[in-house]
Amino acid sequence: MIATTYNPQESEKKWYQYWMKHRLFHSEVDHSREPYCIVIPPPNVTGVLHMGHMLNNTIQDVLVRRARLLGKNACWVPGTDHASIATEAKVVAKLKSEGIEKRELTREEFLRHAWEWTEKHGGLILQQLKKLGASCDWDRTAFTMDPIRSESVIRVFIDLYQKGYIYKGVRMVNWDPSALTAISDEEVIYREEKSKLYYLRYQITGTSDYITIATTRPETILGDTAVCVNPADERFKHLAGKTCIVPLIGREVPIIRDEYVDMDFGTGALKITPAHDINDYEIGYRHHLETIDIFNDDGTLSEAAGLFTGKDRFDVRKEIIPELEKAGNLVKIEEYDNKVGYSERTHVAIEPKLSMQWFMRMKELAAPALKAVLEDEIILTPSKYKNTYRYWMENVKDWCIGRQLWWGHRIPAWYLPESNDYVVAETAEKAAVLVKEQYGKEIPAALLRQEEDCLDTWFSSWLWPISVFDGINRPDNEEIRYYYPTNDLVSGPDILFFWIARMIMAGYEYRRDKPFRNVYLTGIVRDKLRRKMSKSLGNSPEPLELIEKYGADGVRVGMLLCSPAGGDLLFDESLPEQGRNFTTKIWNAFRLVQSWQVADTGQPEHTALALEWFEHELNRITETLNEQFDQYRFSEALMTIYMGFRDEFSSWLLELIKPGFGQPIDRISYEKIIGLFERLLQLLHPFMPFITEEIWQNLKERKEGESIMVSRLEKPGAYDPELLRDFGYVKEVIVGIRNIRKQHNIAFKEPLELKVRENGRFPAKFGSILCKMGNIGNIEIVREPVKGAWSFITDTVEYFVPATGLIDTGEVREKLEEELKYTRGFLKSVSAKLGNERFVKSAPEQVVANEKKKQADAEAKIAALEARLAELKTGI
RNA sequence: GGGCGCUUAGCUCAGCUGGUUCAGAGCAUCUGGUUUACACCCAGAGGGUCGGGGGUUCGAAUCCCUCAGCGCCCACCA
Repeated sequence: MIATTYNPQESEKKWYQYWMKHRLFHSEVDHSREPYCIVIPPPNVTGVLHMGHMLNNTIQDVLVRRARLLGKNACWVPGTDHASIATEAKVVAKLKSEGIEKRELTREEFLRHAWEWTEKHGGLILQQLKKLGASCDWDRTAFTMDPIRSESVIRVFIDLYQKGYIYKGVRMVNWDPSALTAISDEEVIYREEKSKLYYLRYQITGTSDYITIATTRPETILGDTAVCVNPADERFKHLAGKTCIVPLIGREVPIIRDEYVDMDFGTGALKITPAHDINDYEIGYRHHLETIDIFNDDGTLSEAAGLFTGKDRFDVRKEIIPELEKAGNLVKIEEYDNKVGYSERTHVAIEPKLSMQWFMRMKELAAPALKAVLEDEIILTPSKYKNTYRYWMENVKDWCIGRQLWWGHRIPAWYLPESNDYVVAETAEKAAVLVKEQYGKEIPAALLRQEEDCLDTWFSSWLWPISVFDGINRPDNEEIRYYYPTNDLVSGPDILFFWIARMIMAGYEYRRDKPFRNVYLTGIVRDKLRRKMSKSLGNSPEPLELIEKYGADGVRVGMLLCSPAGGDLLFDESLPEQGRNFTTKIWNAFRLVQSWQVADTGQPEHTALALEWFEHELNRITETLNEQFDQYRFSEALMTIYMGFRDEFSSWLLELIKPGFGQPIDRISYEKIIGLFERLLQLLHPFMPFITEEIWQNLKERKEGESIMVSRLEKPGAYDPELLRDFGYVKEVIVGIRNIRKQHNIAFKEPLELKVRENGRFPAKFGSILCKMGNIGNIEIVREPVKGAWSFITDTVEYFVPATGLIDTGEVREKLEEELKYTRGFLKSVSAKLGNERFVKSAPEQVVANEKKKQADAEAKIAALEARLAELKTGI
């Protein structure tokens, strides 16, 4: 006996194993079939699944499974990212908890710990994806730091260096004082904050005069090397060429003039700290100012600060104020909102810092990548991102690719002993050869020092669509030629610049072609209050617990039900619950069909008709679904099949053909219904892989190794709109009958007589359907109104049910009058339109013809209604 | 400060290049219901002056302007 409710846990385990056993996710080059490929946005190797991943990967799986059903050679490549800074931070923290400081370790020792950590926690997220039903080709699992990907990264670095794109230079960079590394501009997140604006006065040298400046960072005065005013500012004309004294440390600094200074802000005077602010740095550069770096790498004050050495920058900010006040330099403090940059990874405030870093020139690489998107060679969905992308690409800045980290790809640059001269090469040996060529020096490989810095994580992920097929190291291999360019990329918009834009650049640089045709950018998963889901807020459900509770199919449906194209997804548990309910619904439909006895009896008329109707209906549904998929409207596509299954298939078709009590169903209908059910399951499968497989396997005899996953989804046939419309009309009549039953408390069990006052609009063809669904014993066509009957009108056709109780003509009349009023209004507006010469003249012919038809219809309807009302008045 | 987008039923959203009285769907709500698949269900119902104002047009949820509110991205104003 089949269980009353579907058991997702058991089914999911069973079928996932089955798919794996028969290698149904696996794809190989096969020129007889069209490839369909998605590369996964590689999650952090030590990460755990969160709701964002759930959404993202559900969408990818839907796409891949659909492509598979359409007969394409579908390949979804999974993998993980080493996540340089994030993983290193985790390892450092873990070591710290064991009493080990990173700086006590050698690079090799630290990397051993990091690999250990990676092997222990790594790939867990991929296991979690399996629970979701992800049909990745696991044989292809890649890692950004495995040998192939590492080799690719080094090769690309060297290549770009040789092409002149990569250079080393001293620049103001974003320094993360917690991770102790530079980070790229994209990794800085600015947040609006309530802070304070401190007004400080600097004594003019040799006078008792002062110049007052305003700053949000009073601790940086220790690094001041000038005060700057606008040259046009009359207020400071008299100070030209003078110097002033930096409070507390007593340094004498010049008062300089630069157009940069905004006369209207603060006091119009700006203190200049070239080492700790990008603008100050530029001003300092123009005016040849001294640069005093008052911070250590970890954000504490350095020897150079002169005061507070060793104390944290934020402590100093607090402590310096009383000092300044005591010294008489504090003028006032104002409340002030400003933006502070934070490290995306470690969440500490970024310190602008001058340092020697590796950069990559982006302008040339960006050009073809920009063009591809502007010319729709690559389509971004939603398209609003096209603008964002364009703006970023047109203003792209050089990429700081070096990181002062150990966990990552070590930059293959080799320094000559005791020198800043270097060469770039894969190995020390090759480097030694280059050293000889370039510097004319014979230096043993062992004496060359490799660069300590490693590369930004994104420097490996930007190659992902190529490197997963080893297309960097072996550009001519069959796989890259077959699978590249990939088809769809599904990702969050937060990494549009980090990753997507750069992949496009790498694609054109290394394959002369786009990495993917379509980019679908998902929304962000939020809670009902629109707050981003996060651990710290505690508002994020545990994905695996959701799967446990509602089943993977239920959760997948829940994720997609409310994710409008690219919009944010407001998640709450009622969604997977709705998904779970839907699985139960499907399950029960299966149970019903399964319970039928089959016999070689004749096919009842209404059954044949119903099946014919549904076939057309299903074709219509399929067509709609295809259109929605083409536009990446997953929510709507799911809704289409959801309603198709629940309303049309379950509530109408199954109810219609359901054999009576203890009766068998005829074989022809049964087989037909099984076929239709199968088609529905195929359409549902991308969304709900497990339950559809479970039922598909049990619907018919299947051979070992067969699967709905690789069954062929046939192209839908045409449908007859007239047939669908007529059937829709019949449904309305049935609703009318149901209403009569409800109003008069007549149980469905009691058969009714129906009389139709035919006026040429009644689709008599469907009489048997009416009888079945309305439990109508007999339909009689009449010409005159029926006395002593309840009645209703559906599109001018009047229906009568002989009354078994009181007839409330008042109510009937009320309804008729209401309809009459509405129709008259309708006619009025239509006639007004047609009476308007300008309308008739300027509207398209089609529209006018349409209006005329509406007018005629309305007139006919009004006549019918009026006639009927007149009859009622005379008591008929 | 610049750019982009949004505002339609209690909630989340569809409504494409103006044209059925066009105002829609799902969820939620309400009312019925032990019909032999399903209460994780079935059958019905109510609910919106399409953010405000102005304009273009024969005709505007749809196009234009403006105001208000919200969101996102970018930007070095201390």
